[in-house]
Amino acid sequence: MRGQRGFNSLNRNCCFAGFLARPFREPFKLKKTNPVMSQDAFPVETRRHSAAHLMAAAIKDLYPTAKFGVGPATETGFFYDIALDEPLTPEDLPKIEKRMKELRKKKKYFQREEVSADEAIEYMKKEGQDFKVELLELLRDKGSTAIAKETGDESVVGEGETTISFYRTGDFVDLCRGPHVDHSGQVGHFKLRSIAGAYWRGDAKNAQLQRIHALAFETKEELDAELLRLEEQAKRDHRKIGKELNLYTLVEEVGSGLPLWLPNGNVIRDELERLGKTEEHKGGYKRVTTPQITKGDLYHRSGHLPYYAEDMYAPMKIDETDYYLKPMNCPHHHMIYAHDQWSYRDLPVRLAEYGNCYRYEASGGLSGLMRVRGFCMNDAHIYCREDQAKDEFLSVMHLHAKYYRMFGIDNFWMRLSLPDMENLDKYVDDAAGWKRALDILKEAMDESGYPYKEVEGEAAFYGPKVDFMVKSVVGTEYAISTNQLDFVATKNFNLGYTDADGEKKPVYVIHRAPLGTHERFIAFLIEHYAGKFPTWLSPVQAVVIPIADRHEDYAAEVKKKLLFSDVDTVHGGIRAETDFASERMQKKIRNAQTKQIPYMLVVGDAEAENGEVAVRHRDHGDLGTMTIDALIERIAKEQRTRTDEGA
RNA sequence: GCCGCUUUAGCUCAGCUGGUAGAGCAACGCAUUCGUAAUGCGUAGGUCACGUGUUCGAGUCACGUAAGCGGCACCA
Repeated sequence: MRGQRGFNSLNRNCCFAGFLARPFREPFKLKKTNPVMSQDAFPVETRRHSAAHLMAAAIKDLYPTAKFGVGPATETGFFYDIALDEPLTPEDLPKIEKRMKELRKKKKYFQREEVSADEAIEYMKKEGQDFKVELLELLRDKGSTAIAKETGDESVVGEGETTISFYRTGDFVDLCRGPHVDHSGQVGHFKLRSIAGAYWRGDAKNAQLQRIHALAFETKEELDAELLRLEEQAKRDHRKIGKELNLYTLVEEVGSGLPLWLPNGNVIRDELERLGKTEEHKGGYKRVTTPQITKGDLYHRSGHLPYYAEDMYAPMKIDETDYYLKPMNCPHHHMIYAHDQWSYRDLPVRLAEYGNCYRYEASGGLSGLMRVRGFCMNDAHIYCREDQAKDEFLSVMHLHAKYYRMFGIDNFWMRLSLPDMENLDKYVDDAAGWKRALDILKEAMDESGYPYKEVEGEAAFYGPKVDFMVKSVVGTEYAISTNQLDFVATKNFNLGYTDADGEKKPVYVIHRAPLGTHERFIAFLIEHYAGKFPTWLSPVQAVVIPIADRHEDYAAEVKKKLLFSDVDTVHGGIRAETDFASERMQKKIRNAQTKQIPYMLVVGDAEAENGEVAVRHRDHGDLGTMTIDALIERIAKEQRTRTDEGA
């Protein structure tokens, strides 16, 4: 047991000769056999992962009782999950970072050693590294893939390896597949950014560790650029801009996740809603309206209470009957479909509604308008024959394409969400139904030519779906639009039609919400446009700025002409205001710029005399003077085409 | 929901180790009447998120609640 002592005194010059199959090589030897490679020889992921080890080493140094979880590289850096006796606070980060930099300077070697699983376990047990022991046992009993899947850390060990590789950096020894840089001087530049809770092995039933997130890049320039980028991104945050532009507010008195839409924000809702309604009219949809609360029986029948109850609010009792706030509009639309008899000639039947829904979201998951508890969905349900399902789904995809082109959204990906076939308890159990629905969806997607990625375990309980995934400026991914193929509703609600042969046949139901919910979609648009909405979506499209008090009457006249203009906004005229504050023109221009108002109409003596306006555009500056009619025509075109004009 | 942090005027934020609050912007008033991103002067505005406690004394300390933030879990 002579190695035991070596392991127990893991200080600087100790090696593991006695315990490990072969001793770690001494640093000076490494230096000789491993001449220092040029830094660009390491991929940045290697540096990041090595930096994670370096952070662990620094923490081990500062907090000798620390227990370590996993610490993989991320897209822009790395993190490490750690359990400490006392929780770290943000003030501890600089201290850790400082220690890391000291270690980096010392060029600590990354020493690799291979041992058997049992030896590794014994070592980690002696070290009190409970989490590592658990990982090693999992690795020994279930293999490497299980670890990668469970922890999200693929760096632990390679595929199908039987021996465990260990890496030592300073006082920190970790099981790790590698590869690593040669020494700590090569990890590159890093910045510790945040500290947060994370469940061990990603399971809420387990203990929480502290996760330290860090940025890491090869050069300081890249690190600084990323910090700058993050700073710029933060400026687009819809929560910040939403406040600055008075679009919405969340108040404690109303409740978490229940936004109040202010007049400015409501304009955007109104315009979007009209876009949806117009396109749906052209697409052969009929509009319907359904109530906000509904008897529990309907949700039993739809499958919501069996499969979706934890997302629903507690029922309220009315005349001895349970009523629920509606989490989805589909059961109601199904009832509307069921209200009539349908011939094969009538299909598809398309029912559309901007429907308000309420869903329970865990308090910690709420975020501005992105994740809320009450929202309004651009919903519709298409009832069609099986032979129509593919084409109907395709035309829904084309509607998406139209919207996304219109908004200039191209940074999204499509997720074909499948059920977890091995674990169907979250889904309606009908393997054949799932397969047919999936085949139809895939066929439609393949024919559309739009690329998509299949992801297991994300399907709705009643069918597979295609979600449009976008990232918020803070990097969180959200499904912003969703389209689902439902093969269950037809059974639960006995939804059918009479076919040419006189037989009653079942329908397929397509659930679709290409504009998602107002809340999430507008949150995304705010960030997408950084608050600079195109004219057709701008809460205020033009502000009239009188140069002196004597121009106020003319300014009021201009505003009235704009309000009464024949411009096809949802409000039936240009959204115009006047600025009669006791301020200089310059200040009023500044205020209008800050509010991202597209048109500033400066009026003074000359304009009043000629019946003109001096036009300044938010993005293009001074456009010179033009007649009021010419300006109206310009805005009318922008409104009609939903596209801004150039300079 | 969980871990950690935060909450002071409409907004953004100061306020050291306890001695009953301050700035800038915004608002309002007065003066100014101005030609494309901030005119000057003045006035008003705060149960220091809420509650309980410790203390002679709490914005400051402790506990609880609420809301927000960073993550994790959840995510139709």
